[in-house]
Amino acid sequence: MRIVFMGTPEFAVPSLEKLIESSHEVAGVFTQPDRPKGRGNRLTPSPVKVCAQRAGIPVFQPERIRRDGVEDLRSLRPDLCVTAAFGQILSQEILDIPPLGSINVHASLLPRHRGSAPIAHAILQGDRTAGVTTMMMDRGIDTGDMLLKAETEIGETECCGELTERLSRMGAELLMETLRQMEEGNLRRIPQNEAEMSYDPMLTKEMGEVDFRRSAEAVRGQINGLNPWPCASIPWEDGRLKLMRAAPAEGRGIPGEVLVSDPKEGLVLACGEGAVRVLEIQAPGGKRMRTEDFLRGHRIPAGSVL
RNA sequence: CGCGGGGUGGAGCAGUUUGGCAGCUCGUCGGGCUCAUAACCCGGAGGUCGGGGGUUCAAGUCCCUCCCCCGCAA
Repeated sequence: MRIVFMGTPEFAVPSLEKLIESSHEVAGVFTQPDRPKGRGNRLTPSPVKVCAQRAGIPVFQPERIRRDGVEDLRSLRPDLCVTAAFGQILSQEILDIPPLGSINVHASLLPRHRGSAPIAHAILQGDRTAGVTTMMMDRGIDTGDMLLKAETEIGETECCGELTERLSRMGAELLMETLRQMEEGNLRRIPQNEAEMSYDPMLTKEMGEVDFRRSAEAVRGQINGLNPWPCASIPWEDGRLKLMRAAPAEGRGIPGEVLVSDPKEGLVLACGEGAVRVLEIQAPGGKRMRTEDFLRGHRIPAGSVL
């Protein structure tokens, strides 16, 4: 098939790579425009752009594809469009261009976790499993008919970054299987059950503010689910202490109480219900490190309240 | 030239304000204690203080410059 790919971040790269390796023809790639990024505000191409250029595939970066990408897309004459975390909403006009429609690789077990941050929200909400779903795109946001799914367990200390990486590879495999079945003509479309759907908001920095009055389960989800961005954090000495990874722990105390703080025994903090063990931490100006290492150079007295 | 923090034995940090013997919590090596230990006691090794240049009797500390890391903002 002649395919146009649309995607932007790392998550989309494995899917694009699989398409490139496959017998399909990748006629073009749409991705977000280069954005100023990092220190010095350097203009940075998206991971998908880098991948496409390396493969010699034409790249299109309209500010809004609905407005100024339509003719480029039409001229590529795709049989099918494939999207993965593209970051722009497709209009009906665009969806009508490929005769076989548009397939999206979404990083959740739909209909749960629609929206742009499904993986983080799965961890945030304490889900035991996460997954990827391939679906036919329609006018709504992640509302189209589902095609295939793959599921995986969420580790109790797994962070969003790690899960994203795993799901991106699973998504690429699932995409290839979806295309295979599509060509064979035995792909079933499964409508989403609207009663079970959830739509999750984009992540913001405010979500990183830790409230130890919440349950240990919720705090742990917040710490792991918001890593690597925006990260859970608490005020600490002229800055913020980022809590990057957490595990369940025994113990109880007043919310925020330091139950254990020792270079050998680690750091355990009391929550509204239960406690969490903090495994990775980042001080202002410092690198991320194991909490045990952090405690060799910083004093957090046991019994104090954060 | 977007704003700011940082680089000190193997790890994590203090010391820089006010130049004057290289320090802390660990790790590591050797010995001791113990039924035993990530415990405790005794002793030791290990540092071009990110690189280069300058000021000074004397620089981790002050000045210039380069490199690298991190956060914010986008």
